[in-house]
Amino acid sequence: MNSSFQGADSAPDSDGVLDRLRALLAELEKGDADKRLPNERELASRLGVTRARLRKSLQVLEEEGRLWRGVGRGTFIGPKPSERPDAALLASKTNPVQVMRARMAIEPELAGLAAVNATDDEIAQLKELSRRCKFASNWREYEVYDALFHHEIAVSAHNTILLALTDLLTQVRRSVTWGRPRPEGVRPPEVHHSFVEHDNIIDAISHREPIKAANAMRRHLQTVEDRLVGRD
Amino acid sequence: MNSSFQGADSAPDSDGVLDRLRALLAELEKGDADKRLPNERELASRLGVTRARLRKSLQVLEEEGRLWRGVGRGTFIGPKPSERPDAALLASKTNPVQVMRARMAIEPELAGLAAVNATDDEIAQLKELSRRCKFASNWREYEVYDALFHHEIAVSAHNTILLALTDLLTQVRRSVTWGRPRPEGVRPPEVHHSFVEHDNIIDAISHREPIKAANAMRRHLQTVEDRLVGRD
DNA sequence: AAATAAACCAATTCCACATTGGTCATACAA
DNA sequence: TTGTATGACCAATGTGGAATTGGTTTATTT
Repeated sequence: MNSSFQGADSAPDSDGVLDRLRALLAELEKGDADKRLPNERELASRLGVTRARLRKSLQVLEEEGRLWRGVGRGTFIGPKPSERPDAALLASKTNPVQVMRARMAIEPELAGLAAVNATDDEIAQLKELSRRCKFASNWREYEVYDALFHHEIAVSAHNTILLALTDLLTQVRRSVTWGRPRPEGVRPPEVHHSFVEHDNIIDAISHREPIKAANAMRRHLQTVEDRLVGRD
Repeated sequence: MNSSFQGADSAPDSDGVLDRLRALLAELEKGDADKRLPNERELASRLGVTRARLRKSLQVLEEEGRLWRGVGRGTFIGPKPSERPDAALLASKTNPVQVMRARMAIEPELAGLAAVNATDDEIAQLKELSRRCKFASNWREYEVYDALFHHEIAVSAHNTILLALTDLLTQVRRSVTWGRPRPEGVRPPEVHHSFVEHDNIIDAISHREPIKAANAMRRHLQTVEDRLVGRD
């Protein structure tokens, strides 16, 4: 806990810089002020040491997770906040199977929650979106309404976090074209497996049966995945 | 589908603006060029109509989801991309129960995947983190390593998407202080429920038993939730 | 050699200004 | 009066250059 303890290979804290920094951190952590430290040049001169010395101590504290530094940003107290997820970037690091795993984990839960929390208006909206899927005049339009359908279920679940997660997922899917492209100008068939599956989900939700809703969603995602992998 | 269809309350497309815009959209959608339209002032003068007229047609197309507009940004083809999630903002719109629901949906799945995909190095890392949880000298340190433990499980699952989702979740939890603050300078007890639960998870993973791992994670999260709600 | 000082680099912020969709008020025409 | 055109104004966003900042290298000094 005390800087008098020295790692086997690290230099001794001859000037007490580490200690003084720890004191400064403890000071700033108490106050609810901003968690930003002065920049290295000023801090070094203020402590009367060279920048190189200061940086050694800062590195120690950073490895301890008590502060983090960023080029062009500054030095801040606390662990480094992870960056906000970027759909396009995520899509480039992933594959359809992983995304389906994620959907399989989240969306059945959402369907179950929707069966409990959905308002009548939301259920009506779900039916309307399902209808528009059926009457879509081309695949592009179908996919728009299908995405809206799944989004509306997430809304109906009334769980902000899960809603944000599914939106991120659809954004990832939208930022790349996985699977074979659907022919332009061709209508979805009269009987598409998704139609009856969507209706099953809606039925379970409108009858307030969470387990059934979750299972219906699971089956729907399963057939989607089968089609994606090429088993249709 | 044609603009000759007129909503009951909407104005007629006397100048054919809507039709000409639809044609322009169809044109731009084919080419792989940028999906940006000229700004309203220029587009209006180019079509020889007033800006107000143009905006009426643009509103129709926006409601159809064929384009979206943003102040200071411009007008673009396609549905409006949802914004990147911001942890702090999300935290202000949620509550601990919703977050636990989300963790309950994701983390058991992750534990199961980790049981299949984790490397030996990752399992060793998990054991190390669990050890550090036990020997933490205060609650703050414990929570750091606990977060790292759950993060490492997500890494071991080798699913980029689910990893991103859980990181977002922990970021949300970190950006607010839910529950009662832990007393400063107090060690976690010798026997904390998390210790044995962490070990159960690690055992299942290292023995490559996905179902057991998922269930162990479920039980762990359940006790965490119980403590959060105040049932410990 | 080792420590110090200074210069340099690249990522980021900051600030002033232009751009852009959204809104409102006035003038004008039917 | 009613509706439309015109223009001004607003707030959010983009843009580009200068300043800031952590990271790295080089030269100098001890």
